[in-house]
Amino acid sequence: MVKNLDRRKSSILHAIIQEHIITASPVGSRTIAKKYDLGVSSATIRNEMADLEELGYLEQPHTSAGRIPSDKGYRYYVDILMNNKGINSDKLIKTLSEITKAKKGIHGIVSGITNMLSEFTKYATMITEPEFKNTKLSEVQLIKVTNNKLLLVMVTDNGFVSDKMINIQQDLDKRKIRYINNFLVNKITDKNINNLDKNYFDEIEDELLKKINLSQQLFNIINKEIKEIIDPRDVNIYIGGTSYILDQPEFNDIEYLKKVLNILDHEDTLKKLITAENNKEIEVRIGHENEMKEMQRCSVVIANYTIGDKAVGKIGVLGPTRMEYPRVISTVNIVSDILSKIISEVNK
Amino acid sequence: MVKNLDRRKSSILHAIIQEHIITASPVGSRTIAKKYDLGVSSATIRNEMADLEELGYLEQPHTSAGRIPSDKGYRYYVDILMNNKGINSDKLIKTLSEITKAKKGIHGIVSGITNMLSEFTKYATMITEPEFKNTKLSEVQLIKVTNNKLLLVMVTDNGFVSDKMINIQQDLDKRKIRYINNFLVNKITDKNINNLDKNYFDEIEDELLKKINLSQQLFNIINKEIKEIIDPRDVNIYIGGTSYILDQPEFNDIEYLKKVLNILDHEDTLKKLITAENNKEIEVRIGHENEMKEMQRCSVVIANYTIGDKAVGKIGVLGPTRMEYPRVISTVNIVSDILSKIISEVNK
DNA sequence: TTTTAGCACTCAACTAAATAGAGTGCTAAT
DNA sequence: ATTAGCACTCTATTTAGTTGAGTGCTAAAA
Repeated sequence: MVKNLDRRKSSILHAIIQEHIITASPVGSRTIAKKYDLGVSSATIRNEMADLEELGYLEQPHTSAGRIPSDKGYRYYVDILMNNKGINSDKLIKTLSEITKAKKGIHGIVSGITNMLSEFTKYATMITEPEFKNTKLSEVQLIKVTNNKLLLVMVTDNGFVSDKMINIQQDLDKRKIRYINNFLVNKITDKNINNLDKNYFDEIEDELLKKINLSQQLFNIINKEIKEIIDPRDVNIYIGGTSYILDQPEFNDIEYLKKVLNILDHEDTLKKLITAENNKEIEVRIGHENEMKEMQRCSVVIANYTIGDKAVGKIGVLGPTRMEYPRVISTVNIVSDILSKIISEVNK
Repeated sequence: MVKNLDRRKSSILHAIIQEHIITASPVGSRTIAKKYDLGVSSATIRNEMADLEELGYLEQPHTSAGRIPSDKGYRYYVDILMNNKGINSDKLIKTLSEITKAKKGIHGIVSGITNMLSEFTKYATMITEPEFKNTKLSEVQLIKVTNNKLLLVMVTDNGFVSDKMINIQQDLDKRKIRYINNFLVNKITDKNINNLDKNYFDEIEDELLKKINLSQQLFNIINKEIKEIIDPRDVNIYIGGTSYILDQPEFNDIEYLKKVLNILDHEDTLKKLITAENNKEIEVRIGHENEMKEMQRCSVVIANYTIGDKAVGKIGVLGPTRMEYPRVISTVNIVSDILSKIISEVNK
């Protein structure tokens, strides 16, 4: 799809992008000639820059300014040019393990890592709470809270807990509750959650309704709540480092800044922002590649983190299109790896 | 402490503050004379304004500008001048009850109300998750997760759930766990949480250690986790409406905006910001009354919400000192009342 | 054919000066 | 005690002028 540029054009584009990422200003031919030892004069570079502009890799804010990379230019940089040699990960790994030790429970871990990621990248970051695909339920407990409330607690084999309060109309005595509880334990623990699909629930339902005098309505509620835990519609999302956005000169425009912050303020738009394919390890969305038009001057780096082979959550970093891609991408890679390990192994 | 101003000075100060809250600009004598029917000429108002400045209620950005209220001026306004007739609360109450119905669990309710409060006030808002003072534990369940992990689930009589994963070195069989569980149920449920103090735990400890062969270390861990649930060191805090901050012209200064957002970005500073006395129903902190110097161009309205007579959480609204105090205060009052009811009565 | 030196041209950004206008403070009359 | 009137102050806005980074083109050199 993307036609490769010849060697010299590549070098020049590379130099311009690197320079622009540092200075945040349009880059001129003389700067490149002086700072980057390409063995050609500024005039030659000038001609090449005109070509690169015509090909769509560069843009010119106005006639007498230097060039800035276009989204296409950044895309070429990310796909082909940049050297992805990564960062020194020692400190990152150390900090991560400290967080894991200090925090208990999924909330603390995920929000701690979100903040840490933003401190390392100096951009705004977001991480969704994991869904528990590819785990097994190791415990199910139905606790009577009051006459019309049951608490359903489910523990996954990787050590996380989910609970739901269930409103019931029908009063159930403790014995019956214990019976249902045991029934559920038999049916749904120690099985991969992915296999607990609709068909399986239908089977359970039939059996349970036959065996005890449990109203259809009650079963539906319990059923629904279990499914909700296993496959939540509404996943929490954590965000950190919002104020780093203001360090970037492209957000000095208050009106624009407001649009961006407004998106970060609302869970629904935020989730839409870091929607990504589950099967890709890492996804970089540059400028107009973002669906939301308010985000089209931003880039987002999104990674999945996993349990086994299933993506269970997303890690995202948001910055201007002039983002330090190599640093961000390798940081996100490391964090998603480690987070995958943490949530997979909490219990092992 | 605050000496009362005479009637005319009061009216003029009142008019200036109201005008300034609307326009966000320095207010001149002629504007007041024209817009507010005080029955005196601009020259008289001018003289009074000079007096009010000398008394510290007004400030002049520069010689040829109008006046703006000082923190002292706002304080006088909040304590004495403003009419606290409140807002039309119908819509607010309706929205609140919708949130309560739609959301289950404390996270959803508190974060939903935080967002709603910011939408109503158009300022940034924050609400802490409730601590469970003045409730009783209605259920305690110790669930074996693995050989070295127990899950402790506690349900309060107002229907909220807290859980902690406990790492244990000693392997416990199910019977022993059930024994400890029953023991705990007997000892700590159905008692007001406030009475479960250190002495009481010492008693329990003695008894439990005597009766079963439970290592001191294990008891300490369980003990600690129970205390942590009852009196958490680390309370979650929710924040909403950050982007509304940008609507206020006083935050057009990017450097200042960054300082403020930075405070909102970090849980520790955020909590410090809405620290307030537990016994006051509502607290308004104007400008320099805020401890953090980055906040001294802001005002914060803080209310406690309660279970019974105990403050269990805080509601805060953050805006510029030029905040619409009457509207914010009455909104916060209503929300804290309702939130108190919601968390007290979830289960009744 | 490719590269480069040289130069006229462009245009945003900055600077300085001029102008407008909102508002004050004081004085003298009411 | 109040107010009309006016000189004075100071910011904000406008306008004109200047600077300088950077381009694109041309013609010579490699």
